[in-house]
Amino acid sequence: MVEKSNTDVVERRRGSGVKLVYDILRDEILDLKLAPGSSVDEVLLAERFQMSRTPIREALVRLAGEGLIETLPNRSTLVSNIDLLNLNTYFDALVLMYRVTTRLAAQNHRPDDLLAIRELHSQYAATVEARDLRDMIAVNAAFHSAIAEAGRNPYFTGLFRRLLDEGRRILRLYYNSYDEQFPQRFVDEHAEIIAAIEARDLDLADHLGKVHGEQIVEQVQRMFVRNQKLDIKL
Amino acid sequence: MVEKSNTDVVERRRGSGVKLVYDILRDEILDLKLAPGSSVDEVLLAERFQMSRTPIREALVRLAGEGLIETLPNRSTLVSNIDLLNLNTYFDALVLMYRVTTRLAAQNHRPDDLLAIRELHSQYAATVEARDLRDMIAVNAAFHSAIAEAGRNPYFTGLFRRLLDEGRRILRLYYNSYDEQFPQRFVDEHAEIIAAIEARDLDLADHLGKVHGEQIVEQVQRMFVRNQKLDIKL
DNA sequence: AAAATATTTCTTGTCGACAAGAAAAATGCA
DNA sequence: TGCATTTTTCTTGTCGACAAGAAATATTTT
Repeated sequence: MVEKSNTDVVERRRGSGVKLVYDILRDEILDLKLAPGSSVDEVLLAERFQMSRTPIREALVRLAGEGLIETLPNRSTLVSNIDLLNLNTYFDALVLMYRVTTRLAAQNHRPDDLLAIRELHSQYAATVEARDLRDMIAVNAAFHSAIAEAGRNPYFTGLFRRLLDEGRRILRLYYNSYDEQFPQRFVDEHAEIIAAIEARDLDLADHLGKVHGEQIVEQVQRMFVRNQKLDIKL
Repeated sequence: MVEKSNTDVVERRRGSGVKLVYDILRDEILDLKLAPGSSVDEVLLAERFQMSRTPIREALVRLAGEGLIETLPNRSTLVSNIDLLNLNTYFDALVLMYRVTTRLAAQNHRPDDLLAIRELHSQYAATVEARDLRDMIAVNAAFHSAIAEAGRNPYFTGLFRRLLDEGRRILRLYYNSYDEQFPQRFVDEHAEIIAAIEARDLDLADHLGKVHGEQIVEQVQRMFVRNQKLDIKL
């Protein structure tokens, strides 16, 4: 499982425990530190985080609400599996949300938003430079999440966040083979998107969002097929 | 508050309590039986449902996850307010989801789906006939939810469900004055939508979904303005 | 030895009690 | 009386313990 110091926190403020556990488990799930299908034991977590099962349970209920874990009644709770059979529905939703959020960002962004977006853009470039895959994926999600935020539609932002989260798992799953050309291309596309948003060119932003999304989809599909072939060989 | 027999259930199967409380509270919130902003007391609920606070709390955490209630740390939990200032973002999302789900239903539906949709369609017609406002709103949401289901994209279905839920509250809020022409028109539009889905005419389904959505939006906006004026007079 | 049955184990679900934090009420002080 | 301070009250947050359900193991029976 996960080898960690067994005392993540010692002294805590009332009410903060749930958020702590929720945040850590969520990250571990999305980074595949907790494998899909692996079991999540309340008692073990209670020991690890030095608290009773009650706040642990609350964190798990929230994670279940977002579909990151699944509860088998009276038996066990598992990290949700990645649904590879229905990737196409995932891609449909992802591309549409790329379009919509980028378009709305071009329409509704304010000066501060661009600052935050640019900051994450350069962070992303840095992770590409450092060839740090895990951070690259996480920061990329944060970058697009910031764009969605600038679009100021909480309904779209909420769905998009979930999709980006799931994307973190999918990308980690298939990104064993580090592809040289892929990340740098994305840095450039990100720059174009920022420019379109700043220029308040709705249609261009929409279009670039679409292209960017389809780019990623195609990339993942290629990796998917490649891995499929490897699986068959085994 | 709500006057109800204080013993909703007596003998229960382990694990079923949370779902029971969740379902009942959710319905009461969406039907405005629980007013936005009103407080939700864990102890009172525990007494009402004859169980300890633990399962009550779990139900509340889930409701909070869907934004139906809000928790003020260490103080109280309230039924979420309806955000009338940002109705336009709500409408944006709603119309887009009307389009997308109807289009996908035309593309992906199976025979059984049409059965379910038709059943809800006639149920809706019946509620219009009976002039039962509360049921009309709830069944209308169920009808469109079934269409989304037939589209087989859980990401879109999930968001659309939330939007339809929120719509139940908004409609109940403004639908004091029962408007004759409105519901019958919707029955007809529903029939057209079903036909487009069955014919697998994606573009027509998309278009009808859009028109239908905009129809509702316009209606609500009219009611909104009317009520605004009334408010000013008071 | 195989199948049916009983027992144990393991994990979740529920409970009642207590602690902490914040607001409301009461008290003291000018 | 008006304001600051203390006390009380009220609700949520956390805990440890126990019960229930299901799977795994052991036992019995044929």
